[in-house]
Amino acid sequence: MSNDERPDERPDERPDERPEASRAYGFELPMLLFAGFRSIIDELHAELARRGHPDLRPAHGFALQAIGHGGATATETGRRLGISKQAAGKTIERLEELGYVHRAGDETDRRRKLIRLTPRGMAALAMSAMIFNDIRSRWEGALGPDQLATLEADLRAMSGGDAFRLDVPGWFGA
Amino acid sequence: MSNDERPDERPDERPDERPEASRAYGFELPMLLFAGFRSIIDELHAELARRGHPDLRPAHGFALQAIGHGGATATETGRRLGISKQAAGKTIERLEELGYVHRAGDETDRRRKLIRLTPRGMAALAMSAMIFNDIRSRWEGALGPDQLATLEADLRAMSGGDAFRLDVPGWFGA
DNA sequence: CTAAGATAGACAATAAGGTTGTCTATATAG
DNA sequence: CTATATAGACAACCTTATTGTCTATCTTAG
Repeated sequence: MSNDERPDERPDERPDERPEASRAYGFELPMLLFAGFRSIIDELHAELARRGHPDLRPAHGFALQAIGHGGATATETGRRLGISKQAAGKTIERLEELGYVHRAGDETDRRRKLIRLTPRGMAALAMSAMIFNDIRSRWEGALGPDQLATLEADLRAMSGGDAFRLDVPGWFGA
Repeated sequence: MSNDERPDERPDERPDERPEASRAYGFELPMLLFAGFRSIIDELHAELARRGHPDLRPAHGFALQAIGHGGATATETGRRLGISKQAAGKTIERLEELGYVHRAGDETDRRRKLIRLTPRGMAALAMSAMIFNDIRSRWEGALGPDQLATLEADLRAMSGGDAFRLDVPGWFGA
């Protein structure tokens, strides 16, 4: 075999080996929030892969959102994502290779290069929106519409109306 | 000045520049979950920094949790974190430099090197648990005990009892 | 007991995604 | 017209992952 150990799909979580502090009470809340977030994003990308977008990674999704249907320059994209323009440039380069965006010069300001979504990019964004709605419907079915609305309202209250920040890439690496 | 542009504390979010798709309905749910998670982890680390642990990063916190009070080898730690043993080894090296863990040979199996928390490491873990409890209390005060319990129960239901997975590092990079 | 296989960890090369610093071209304000 | 600000290219570097390879040590089967 090539390597002697590759990380498993699921980490080792036998009860004996689970670290004790995991059972602390306050620690559960952030982990539950992250587990919910992750399960939704994982499901989104599994579904996107199934429907013709296997190369699209979560980071790419955020970048596409940041570019938006109106397009944006690398600098603007970086600002929206909370990363440097250079880092944004690299992500955009990758998205261009994958066929999700293309770059065109701006006639009115010849310094700028406007990034625009290709039809494939727009399709991926539209597909993502549909999948997100489907996932939310599943949650609605499981919890009930009122309960889910309450959950969202509670989270909205605790995050100070800041939920739409796209500066997720780089947050963990900060 | 050194560089012409460094990412701002807060990304640019003027209404005009906010991408349209951000307003899609289903997209809000994962963003709310992430916003909650992030706000808690950010607050934890701000507080840890204030109380003598300014070098401890979120990734380190997960690694300390994975090592636990019982200690672990690099391979076990990697398994728990869902990363390769080599990657775990590097994180452990960093934690050793920072004084949170130390390594000792295992007499009964001379291949193994057991990683153990130093007193400083245990203190950081205990302090984290207290801070998490404080943060949860604040949520409890804002939402009410029943409402928060319901929120947690809902998230527990939606994440299939898997909230205590520590394999958060590397998730976004996957 | 010994040979075969599995496991722990060290080391090296590579990749992705960030960072800062520097440079040029172009706009814009005084 | 000149000074200053901005957009983007390029380079060097850091962190945190990856895979592959190697050695030392345990474990198990014959």
